[in-house]
Amino acid sequence: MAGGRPRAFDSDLALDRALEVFWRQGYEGTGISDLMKAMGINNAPSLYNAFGNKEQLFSKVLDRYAEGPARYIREAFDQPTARAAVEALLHGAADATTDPDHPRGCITVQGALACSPGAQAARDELVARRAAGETALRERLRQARSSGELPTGTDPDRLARYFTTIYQGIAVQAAGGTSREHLHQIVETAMTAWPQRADA
Amino acid sequence: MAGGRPRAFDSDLALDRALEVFWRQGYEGTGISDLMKAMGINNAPSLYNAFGNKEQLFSKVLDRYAEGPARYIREAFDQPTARAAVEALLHGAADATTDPDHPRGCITVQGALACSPGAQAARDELVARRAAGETALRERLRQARSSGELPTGTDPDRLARYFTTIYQGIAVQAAGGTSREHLHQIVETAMTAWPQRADA
DNA sequence: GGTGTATTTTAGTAGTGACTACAATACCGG
DNA sequence: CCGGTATTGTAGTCACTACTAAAATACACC
Repeated sequence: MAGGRPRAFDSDLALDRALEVFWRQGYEGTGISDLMKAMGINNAPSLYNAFGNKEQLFSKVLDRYAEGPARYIREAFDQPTARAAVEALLHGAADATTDPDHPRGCITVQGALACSPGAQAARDELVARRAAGETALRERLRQARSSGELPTGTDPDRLARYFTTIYQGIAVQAAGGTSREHLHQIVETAMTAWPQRADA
Repeated sequence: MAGGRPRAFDSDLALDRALEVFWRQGYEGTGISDLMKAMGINNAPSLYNAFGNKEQLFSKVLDRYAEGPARYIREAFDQPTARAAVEALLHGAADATTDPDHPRGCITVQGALACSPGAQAARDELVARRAAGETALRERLRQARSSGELPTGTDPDRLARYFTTIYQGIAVQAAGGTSREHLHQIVETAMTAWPQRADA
C-alpha cells in the first residue's frame, strides 16, 4: 500500500472558507467557482474528490457551522435552569448573528429559505436542522416543567415554538442590519413572556 | 397616432403569476424561463418590453404583493388601538403565511435573505421594505404612547423591533411548515409582552 | 385600403451553472 | 530507483442564465 499525492489544502480550513460563502450568499447564490476561490482550491476535481457534490459540501459545511460559530446553541443547554438556557440561546444568537468576523444572520435560516426545485434538498436539510433545534428546546422545557421550574399549566411545545420564532426573527433582523444592542433588547422583551408563577 | 399590436396577456394577471414563482423560489432561484412559463408569455422580448429586466419585474411584483396578499398589513393599521393593530398584523401574518392558495411564508422575508453579489439590488429592496414596515409600526406605537394607550415609560422603537421580529420569525416558521394554529398560538404568547399599566 | 405603432416571433448572444474524463504529478512503501 | 495510489491540472462537457437584434404580425386611425 502506498500513500498517494498529498492534499494541497487543509480540509477543515477549506470548509470554514466555504461556510463563509454559503453563509453570506446562500446555497443558490453560491457557485462552485466562488467556493473554489474562497477555499483556495483552483481545480474543480479536487473539490469534488474531497467533498462530493455541492449538496454534500453544503451538508458538511452545516456540520462545521454547528461545531464552530453556532456551538453556543448546544452549550446553551448546559445552563442549570431552562430559563438560563433560553437566555443563553437568544443572547448568544444576538451575538453570533452580528459577529463582525462572520456574515450577518444565521446560515440555517438564510441558507435556503426559498429556492428552486433543484435546491430542495438543501432547503429540506435546513428545515430539518431548524426543527431539530426546536425539538431540543421543547425537551429542555418539558424537563423544566417536570422539575417544577415551570408551572404545571405551561405548554412546553408552545413555548418552544415561541422562542424558536424569536430566534429565527433575530436571524432575519440581523441579516437586515439591526444592531447587536437592539437584538439584545429584543431578547429582553421576548423573555417577559416567560411563564410567571401564580403567586405575586 | 395609432395603437399598435395589442398585448396577448393581462399585465396584472401576469404579475400575480410571477409573484407566485418569486414567492416560492426566491429571487435567485427563479429563472426568466420559469417566469415566462408561469406568466403565459412564451417569448422573452414581450416580458422585457412589458416589465423591464428581472430586477424591475421583481420590484413590480413586490408592489403587487403589498396590494394583494399582504394588504392585511396596511389594513391592520386602521384598527382603533395600537394593540388591536399589532394583533391584526400578527394574526394576519399567521393566516397569510399559511394560505393554501399561496406559497408558504412571506416573500419580503424569503425573497432574497442571502444572495450573490449580482442580486444585491433585490436584497436591498427587501431590506428597505422590511424597514418601512417596522417604521410604520414604530410610528403607530409612538402615537399610542402619546394618546395614553401605552404607558409613558414604554419605548416604541424597542417594541416595534420586538413585534417585527415576531412577524419575521413567523414567516420563517411558516416556510418551515409550522401549522396555522401553532402560528396563532405564537402570536398569543408574543402578545403577553405587551406593556402592562402599573396598577393591577 | 394604407400607414404608423406596439406587440410577438424567431433566433440568437456571451456568460455561467454544476460537473467530469484524462493525463500529469507527488508522495508512500519496498 | 520503482510500482502503487491519490491527488492536481487541463480542458472540456451540456444545460441553462439573463438578455437582445431583427423581422413578422396585428391592431387603431385616417
